[in-house]
Amino acid sequence: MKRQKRTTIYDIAQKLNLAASSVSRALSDSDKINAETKALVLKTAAEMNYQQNAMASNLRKGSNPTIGVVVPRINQYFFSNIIAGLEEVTFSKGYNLVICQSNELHAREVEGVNALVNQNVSGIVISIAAEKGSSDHLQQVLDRNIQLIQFDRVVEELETFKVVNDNHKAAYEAVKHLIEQGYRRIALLEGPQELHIFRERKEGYIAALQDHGFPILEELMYANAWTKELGAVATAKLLEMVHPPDAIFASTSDFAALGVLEAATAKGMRIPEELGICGYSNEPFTEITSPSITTIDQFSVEMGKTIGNLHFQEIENSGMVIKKTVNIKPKLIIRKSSLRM
Amino acid sequence: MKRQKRTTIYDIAQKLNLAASSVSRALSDSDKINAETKALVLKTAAEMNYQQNAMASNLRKGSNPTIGVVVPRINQYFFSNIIAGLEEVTFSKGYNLVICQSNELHAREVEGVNALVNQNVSGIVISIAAEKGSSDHLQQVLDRNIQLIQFDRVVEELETFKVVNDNHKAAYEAVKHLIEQGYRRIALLEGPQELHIFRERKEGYIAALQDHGFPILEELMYANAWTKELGAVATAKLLEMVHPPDAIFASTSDFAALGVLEAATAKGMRIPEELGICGYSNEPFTEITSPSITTIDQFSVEMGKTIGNLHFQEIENSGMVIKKTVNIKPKLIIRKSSLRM
DNA sequence: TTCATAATTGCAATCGATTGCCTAAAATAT
DNA sequence: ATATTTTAGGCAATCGATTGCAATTATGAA
Repeated sequence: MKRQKRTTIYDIAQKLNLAASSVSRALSDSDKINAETKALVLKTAAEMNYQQNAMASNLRKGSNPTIGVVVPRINQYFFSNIIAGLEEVTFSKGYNLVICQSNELHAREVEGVNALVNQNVSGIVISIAAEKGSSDHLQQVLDRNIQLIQFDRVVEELETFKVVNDNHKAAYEAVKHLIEQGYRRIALLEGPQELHIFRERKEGYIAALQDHGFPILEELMYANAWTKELGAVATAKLLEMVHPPDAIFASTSDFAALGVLEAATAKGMRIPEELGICGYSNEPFTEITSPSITTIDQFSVEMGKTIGNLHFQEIENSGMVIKKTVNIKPKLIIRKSSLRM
Repeated sequence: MKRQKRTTIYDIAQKLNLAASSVSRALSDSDKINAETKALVLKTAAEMNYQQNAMASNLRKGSNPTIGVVVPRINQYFFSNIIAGLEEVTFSKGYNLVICQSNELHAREVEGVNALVNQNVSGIVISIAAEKGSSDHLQQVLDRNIQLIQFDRVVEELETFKVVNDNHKAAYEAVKHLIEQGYRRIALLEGPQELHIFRERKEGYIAALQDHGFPILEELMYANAWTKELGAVATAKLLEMVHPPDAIFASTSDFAALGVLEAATAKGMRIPEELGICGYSNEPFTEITSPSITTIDQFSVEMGKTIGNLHFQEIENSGMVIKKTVNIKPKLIIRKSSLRM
């Protein structure tokens, strides 16, 4: 089974007794070519089943209409939605998407970024791995003048576009809501503080408590409860306290909130009467637990689209746009797990 | 802000007073080069911050270490898991993944496939859109001798690798299980019969009923209940019958099963006592509904890995492997929604 | 009819890496 | 010391499309 040769512009040129350059012009719809010739070339190309060799074209043009994406995990709801939204935009512009997952490992992130640089992609979109390391690989992207857009988890020092959620505000709103529902001892499940998103959420939590005249209690802040299992463990511990919390804000994820829900239910607690719960991310399942879980929607698909639009704006204005941080306002989705009034 | 030039092998060659070919040989670890020279080149390349231009290399070599993926929706649990599994394999082989989503539209599928062909990818992995059309675009992939692997939703006539779930068996097992649990009137929510996966599931359902001496009743088969909403509507209709079903197998998806669950619960029915429910896909949420939903796990991540391995096997054996269909055995996950004994 | 101008088309270099072929030098054998 | 084989490295063509410049033809104005 031998690979049959692809039709090239030379094949077409030969057949029509033209120069390859004319064929190229016809195919790229240049105005330096006669309309009839153009039509003829187009017709012949179709007949000969011509498909452009993108690699040759990109090499010559020195550009590659492709955007590279590096995310911790492709199959996480939030990230796959970002990608879906981004793809929507890139597709409409005739761009391709190349995807890498870092699996939260810094080394893999570096490898992925380098592979993208090798391909001379027109832009790289990244949400950094939880395992942090040097940012040299990203600095190199900038040095090469490849458009870099960070989202969600970003390296703040790097001067790039950043598309993030207003984590502080979201957390603030969530806690405010819990307070308004009459909860008085609100615990926080916090994520790894190396990631600024978790720091911001914690700050929002603290700010909301302060603004409403509540004390900030270390004992109510539980570190690193990221998964469902850890959420359950945290809940068990918290509920054993002498003065247990009457609400838990799982700022890490909805999975943690689910762990809270399960652990508390297992202990026979009534939700939301005895314990209020709020998660983060608006995972699809939060709607269908019983009770349904109050959470924060991050508009992930829209975020993906925003990222795409930023990229093309930047290209079209050849880098004259001011690198700014786009703060997407998340929305508190109030459901039964925190609604007792 | 001008794009600074990348270092090329010519720059390195010049600096070291070598020929570009020698630099190339050194970088590609050829054995036609002296060990010392090789080391020197490598060192200099690193110093000069050299990154290979993948487009030039691919053009010359006539190959592109990239696999293209076309799926209906990137952000569907099943597909994002397939991609995650596939990425695992391709990454380890130094291959890239280019991703397109068809949004279930045939036209977009065609566009995506063509874009991949243009890029001369080494393989295309596809699950076809629900909106069916001609398979010319896929035939063309084969004509160009690009490796094509279909999965889940496949065009059966095309002779390619196919990685599918044994839908027949899965449906059979599910219905058998329902029968063993004492359900006597088992309804089926079926998907669009143009897609063979849904035909197979229906056949499995029928076979199981027949094998256990149950009648096949048209009235218990409800067409096109694919989403949660349609699942709810179907349930409402089915439960209004004079002889309503005592179990519903939502062969379309877990979302439909969820619709069933919600509609039945709203009607005050007790599950699983009065109505048994079984879904399809093992979406994460099925575990946490109340009651949890019996469903079928498709081992999506493993499927992705299988696809990747098939691709590389094929390449390594230069197409001498027999194009076969790999049937992944799905697993029935029995949960509370169907367990009444 | 003639010259200027515009419209087409061709020529050839180019993008950066790879590779077959060739030569010079070094290593080994006779 | 001479012949033979290895080894290392250079030369130049090549992958396929694009593009600046030159050449040719067509068009129009004078």
